[in-house]
Amino acid sequence: MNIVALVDCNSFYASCETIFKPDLSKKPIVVLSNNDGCVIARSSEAKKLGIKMGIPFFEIKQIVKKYPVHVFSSNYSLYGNISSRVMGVLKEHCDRLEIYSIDEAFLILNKYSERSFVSRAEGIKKIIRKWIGVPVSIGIANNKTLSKVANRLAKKDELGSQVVEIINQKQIEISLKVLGVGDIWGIGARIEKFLQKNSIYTAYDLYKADPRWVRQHLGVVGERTYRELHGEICIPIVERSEPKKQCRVSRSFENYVTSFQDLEKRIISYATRASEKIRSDGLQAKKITTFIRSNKFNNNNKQYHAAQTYDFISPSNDLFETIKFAVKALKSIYRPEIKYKKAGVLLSDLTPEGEYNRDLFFYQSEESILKKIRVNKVFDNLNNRYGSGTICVAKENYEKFYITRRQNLSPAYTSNFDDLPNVN
DNA sequence: TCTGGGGTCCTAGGACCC
DNA sequence: TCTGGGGTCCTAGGACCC
Repeated sequence: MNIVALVDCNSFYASCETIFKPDLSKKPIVVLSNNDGCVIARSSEAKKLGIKMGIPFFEIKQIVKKYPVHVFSSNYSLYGNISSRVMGVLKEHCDRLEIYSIDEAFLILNKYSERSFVSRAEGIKKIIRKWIGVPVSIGIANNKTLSKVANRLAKKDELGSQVVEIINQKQIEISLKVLGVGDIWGIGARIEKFLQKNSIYTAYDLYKADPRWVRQHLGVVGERTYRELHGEICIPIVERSEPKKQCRVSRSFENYVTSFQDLEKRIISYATRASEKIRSDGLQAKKITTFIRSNKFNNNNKQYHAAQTYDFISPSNDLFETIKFAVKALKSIYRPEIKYKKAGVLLSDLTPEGEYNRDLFFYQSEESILKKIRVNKVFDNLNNRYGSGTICVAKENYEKFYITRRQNLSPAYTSNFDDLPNVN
């Protein structure tokens, strides 16, 4: 039997912000999404002030004014950097590791050890705290879903060790009784509502439900969750992540956009970023989609949401071809009377670079293909070396359209020499 | 006045084939 | 007047996750 430990960093983004500003620890901190729109991370002190996850920032401005809440724009290069340090430590302390998200990983622990799982987990926790400065919670169980349950309880144990093990049936049942059904991994808001309508409120209620009823109403996905609650292993640990299948770059705008030219600049910008991303992953796309939409929160304006997908002639990650198709798609869905609030470019059906059939009717000489590849390389090298946006397509205007509002950005402590913290 | 971004998987239904 | 049965593949939309 497997033992799965789920390690989850507490309030990850907020914790990252305090590493280089230790005077902020134990203070209420929030981190905002792009455009400084929503709250996407809160320190536990901020949670206690009643600041909810995902809430629009403007709705908590009063609280921020009243209490000394420290506000940060999201600093993804910092968080990514801290994350890889954490994962590096975890890798040294388990048999197998699945990096599940920027702040979470599933560990398979070797069963044969003199120390208990709990004491090993406590050791891991201490090291991460000391070496990197991030607090973590650890849940230990027989499968992923139950390790998520254990982790949930560990998170609540703020004054204790924040390591929780649920292995035997009694521990499992007690744990499920104190969690709401919506707290279960895989049960989202929609299904939670449906279950509550059917008198299933706690995780334990679902655990006790009729398996046929679960299969019938929640489908195979729900059935897997149900079985995992009962200790079966249905969701495997995936060590080496599969290559990505799609890559999306999209942004909400700070103001309404109506003109085609303005929209086009943004689409070129997103297409550029998306093609850069798949080139750096060694992938190419078969399809490209451009989408645009009005403000879904404002019903006073006319609602409009449209997308257009094209197939590349042959799979591509070429900058100029990507831009060409993205703009072509934009032209086909653009309507001048709409106030747009968000747009994006999606590259999908990704395959490893170089894997394709030549198109019978679209002949390109070897020479011209190689030339395109060289141009893309130069483009990427310049931007990698001197910073994103150093070179861009003339129509794009990088500064203005890719960067969104980030008024409270912390320094790039770990990725820019000029921002290195000083020690006095 | 102000509401993120980027992924995955599953299913139902349509198009098409023999 | 009466019009089959059984597949596959693709896509859009819905649900979920962090």
